[in-house]
Amino acid sequence: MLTNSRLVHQPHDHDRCINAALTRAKGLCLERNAKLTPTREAVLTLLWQSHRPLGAYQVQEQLSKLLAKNIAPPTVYRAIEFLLGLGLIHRLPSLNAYIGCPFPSSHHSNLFMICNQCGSAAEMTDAALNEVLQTASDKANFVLQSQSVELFGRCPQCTSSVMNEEGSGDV
Amino acid sequence: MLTNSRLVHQPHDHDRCINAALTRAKGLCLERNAKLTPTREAVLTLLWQSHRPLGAYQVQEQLSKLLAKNIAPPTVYRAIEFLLGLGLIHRLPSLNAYIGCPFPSSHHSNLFMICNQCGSAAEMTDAALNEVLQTASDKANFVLQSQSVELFGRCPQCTSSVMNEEGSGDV
DNA sequence: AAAATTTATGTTATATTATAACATAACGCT
DNA sequence: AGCGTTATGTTATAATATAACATAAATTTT
Repeated sequence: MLTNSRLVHQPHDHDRCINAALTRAKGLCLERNAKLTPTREAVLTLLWQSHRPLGAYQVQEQLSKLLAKNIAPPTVYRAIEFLLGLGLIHRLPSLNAYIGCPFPSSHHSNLFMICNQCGSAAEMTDAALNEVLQTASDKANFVLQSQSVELFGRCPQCTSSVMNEEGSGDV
Repeated sequence: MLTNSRLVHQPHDHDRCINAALTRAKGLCLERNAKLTPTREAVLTLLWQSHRPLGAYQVQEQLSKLLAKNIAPPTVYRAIEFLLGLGLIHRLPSLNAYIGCPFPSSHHSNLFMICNQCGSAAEMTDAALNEVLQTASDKANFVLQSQSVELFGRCPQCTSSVMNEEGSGDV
């Protein structure tokens, strides 16, 4: 079982997350003979600014600021497409948002735990989950090719703050 | 384990599906003291026309035809919202589409098997899946509130036709 | 190194999905 | 019948995503 949930749900040196992600990305690109252009690298970095998924237009806004010029949507979506293709980021369909993948190239099928309060999203791979899904598919004679598993609820941090503040509303 | 996968993936008397869905809907509305107005009933029926999810604008188009007058998006989205609220339909986030629920009021957390070729979507509940997801959440101290599980692949029907035609492409 | 080819980005326009805000109509109650 | 509530109509627009074509940058070929 692979997960970044400890990191996501606890204070930590986030620069290390970002640096590690960039290092992995560079390695993977080298390996696959893909080019991590400045635009693509910038988008990846933006998607790693926090453990919260970002919408394409949030990326656009921040990218425009970063590069000090107006970036149009296609540029953002192209970078996203490239990064998705390499497995460096994921799309969270229920949020229309994108987030950096903490273990690309691990050839995993993943699960996200998305906090309804703070918006953080932790990724996890789980062999038991894959088994269950495979079994269910088999039962129905369904040839499983890919999957999207999103869990919604409260992350540990928000759960403890709710205990104190009581009754604070979800996003 | 509750599922409609047999029905979805095999020829069947679909009118029975539609009628059953309407009957269930009426019963549920009675029970909950909710009103299944003509518009709402029409939208539900449209979402039951096949075992394929429909986008809101597909519904709009068909509803406009059905009622022989132009229906604006808000009307459709309101009906959808109402039906979602009662659990009579589901939203498939990765498709931005909606589909009738074969077992509303069963208080289930569901899984969809979506065929990449024909677009059909079968629903299934699976206690083992829920356990695994609960366990994973617990491990991360994540308070699970809801979930979205979408599987993509080939339905049995499309799998057998592929065997014959060979190499036909996915949607 | 110049030409040719491929790959990436820029630019403009538009498609698709969804909601806000306010107006009108239908319903349910007393 | 009058009143409040609920549902629908209407117009406009927000938010997400892609098509189509132009330019530029990098890579390969000659």
